[in-house]
Amino acid sequence: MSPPLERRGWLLDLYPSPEEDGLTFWLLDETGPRVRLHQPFPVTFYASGPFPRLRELWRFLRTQPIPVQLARTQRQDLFVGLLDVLAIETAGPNAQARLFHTLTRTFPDLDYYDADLPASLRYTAIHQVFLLAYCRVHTTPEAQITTLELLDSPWTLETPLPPLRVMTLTPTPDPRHHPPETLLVQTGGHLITLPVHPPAQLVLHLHALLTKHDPDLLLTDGGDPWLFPYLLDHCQENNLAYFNPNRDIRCTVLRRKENSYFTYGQVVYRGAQTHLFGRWHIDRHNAMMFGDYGLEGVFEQARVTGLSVQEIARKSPGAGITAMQMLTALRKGILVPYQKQQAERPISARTLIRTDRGGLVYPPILGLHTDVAELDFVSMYPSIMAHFNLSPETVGVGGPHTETIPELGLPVDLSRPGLVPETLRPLLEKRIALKMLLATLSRRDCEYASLKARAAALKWLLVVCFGYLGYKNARFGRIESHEAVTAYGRESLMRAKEAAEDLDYRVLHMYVDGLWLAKPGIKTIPACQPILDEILHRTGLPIALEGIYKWVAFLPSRMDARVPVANRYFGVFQNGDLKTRGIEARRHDTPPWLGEVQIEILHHLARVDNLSQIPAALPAVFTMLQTHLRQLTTGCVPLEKLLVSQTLSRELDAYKTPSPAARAARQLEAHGKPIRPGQRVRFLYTRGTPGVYAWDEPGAPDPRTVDTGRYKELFVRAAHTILAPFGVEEESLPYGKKYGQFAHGWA
DNA sequence: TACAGTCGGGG
DNA sequence: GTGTACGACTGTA
Repeated sequence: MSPPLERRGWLLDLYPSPEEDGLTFWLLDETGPRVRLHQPFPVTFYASGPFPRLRELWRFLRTQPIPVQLARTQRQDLFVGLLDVLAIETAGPNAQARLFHTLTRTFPDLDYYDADLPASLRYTAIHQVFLLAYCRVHTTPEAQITTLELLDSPWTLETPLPPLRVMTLTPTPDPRHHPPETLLVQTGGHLITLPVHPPAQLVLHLHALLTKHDPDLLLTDGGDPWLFPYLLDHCQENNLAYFNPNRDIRCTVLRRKENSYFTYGQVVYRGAQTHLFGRWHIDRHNAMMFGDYGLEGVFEQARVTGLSVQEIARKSPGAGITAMQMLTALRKGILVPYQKQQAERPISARTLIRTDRGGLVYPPILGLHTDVAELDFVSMYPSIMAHFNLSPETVGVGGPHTETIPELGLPVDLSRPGLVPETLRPLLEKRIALKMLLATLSRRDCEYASLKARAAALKWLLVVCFGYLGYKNARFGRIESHEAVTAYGRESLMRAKEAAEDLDYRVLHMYVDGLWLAKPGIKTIPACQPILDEILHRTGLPIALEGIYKWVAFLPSRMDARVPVANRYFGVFQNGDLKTRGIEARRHDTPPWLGEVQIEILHHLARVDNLSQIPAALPAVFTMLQTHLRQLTTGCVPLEKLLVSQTLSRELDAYKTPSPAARAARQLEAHGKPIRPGQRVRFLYTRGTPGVYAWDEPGAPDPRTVDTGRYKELFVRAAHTILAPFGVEEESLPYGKKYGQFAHGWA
């Protein structure tokens, strides 16, 4: 009997075939089987440069063993228009990659286009079919795809996900801190505990489990840096060829090395990676931003970006939005440059100083306020790019239909849609639609968490897009378009402020895309509608009510109590939700004990209906604080709750003065556990020298060495941050000279 | 007091 | 696929 020639299901994986040069596909057939399919996939890339050099390239390519089809043609460059190029077509993605590698060495002076694109991206651009898409496929009896028809869209809100078989692999103890002893395997309702030693046994067991259960997804904790290196190195050293965790056993596992890199002003550590073929491996520890939006968010990003699941799970959203821009370019027939070559046009130093500013900040009016509404522009910068057609190729370009950018005085070409706005528009629309859908649901609805994760995943793609617009090494970036966005941002915020003042609001604070507006008696959502409508009318940008505060406190600088600091505040919304920014509880290096105390104080103060009830609430706060302090001095606070956790920003030898974190890292290094830049180090403050105790050192610390004096100081400081706006002096806090007293008449 | 090192921000 | 922000704040010398 011949196999069915038509199937329906979800596209799980897509990569260059290891043997014949084409693409391999894995389809999760809706009737159950996971099938491997293939399709020839010729790949074309382009070279441009001086005519004599292109001739030499032509002659060179004729001598190469890799067969190519060559053609002189013209293609559209985003910035310079039509370009004479040499089109080089190869039989498949493998040949293209090898040939391009040779050319970058032999003809490094030429410009290359469409030359380094992931196979999944090329396929999505041409055939619209994306990873995780539901589709119908027709094949030959040899499993070659004849047609692959999309029955899905990345922009629909309802996305039935494939019924994945997941195998979870959890080592204990945590491999980040200790060598694991056992591996907990969860699969198909089974729970199996495997000893990690000896490795030969573990390999044997896992091989059997993979064969029996055939999972689509291996979800690990530490699979990238620990489990797979442990298994694969053992197999390599002992020539155990039978173990292959791929579903496609023609392939060998793809391993990438660890690295530390700089992004968003800080060093990030990324461990080694292990990618599989035909099934996915996702390491929950190593997946970038995984904690923020989870698996659902990763799937959402795979569906819209054209990148594969394993890639997007480990990459930043920046890589995702870049991929989306490349998709747009490919579909519009615009060349995707291999290396960014667009030079920044010189602008005068004066213009630079005037325009090289970011968002507008209006310092807050210090202290406690009631009847305050917070309004935020929705995805402000991406909305601006879409609304004003700001794109690297439209900013600074004249034409029949232009608009002048505020502050910069540059024109924007409005006669054709820009590449970046075109990429962003469906993303913005989908995110807003998801948010509207979310607003109709309660948190307990079963789709709520999933929709929320997907909205967050889209949000991150939008957030990072702005950064890439001005990044000089980005493929589609140009600094003027970046400046145009912030200029429109400031202009829009100023218009919003004027609208608020015209409607008799008092502007308490403005921060880039948010406004805090006070008006006596403003208590309900409908009461805020006129100001929202007016701002939308005056700016053209969507703005939403973040919430109405019961009360909100803007905090002063610690250096000088008269000086307000932007974005350091806390408050409670009418529904009881807290919002905090800049205080200790928000910082990742604050010991959990201190953060929890701050939040507990806030919960006490959040219960009141109006400020006059605060004095009555304070005695309970003082009692609570005293209880916590007693727990500290009697050693009842678990040591984990006192841990400071800081990120190392450099190699240990590069420290001029050894910070507490660096001293803790030294201790770990001395025990053979070096910390790489970008990794976190956790430690306790202890008495005497060196003043810190690095967590994860062998053995347990002596609780008596904990520097309780230091923690007491930090405790009082954290409590005072919250209580100061309510008129409580530091001296009135437990063990202060005026303990229990507090000033009246502050309300 | 100077300066070196770390953090936040978006939800 | 990687913004070497920028300003507040803390700890050390």
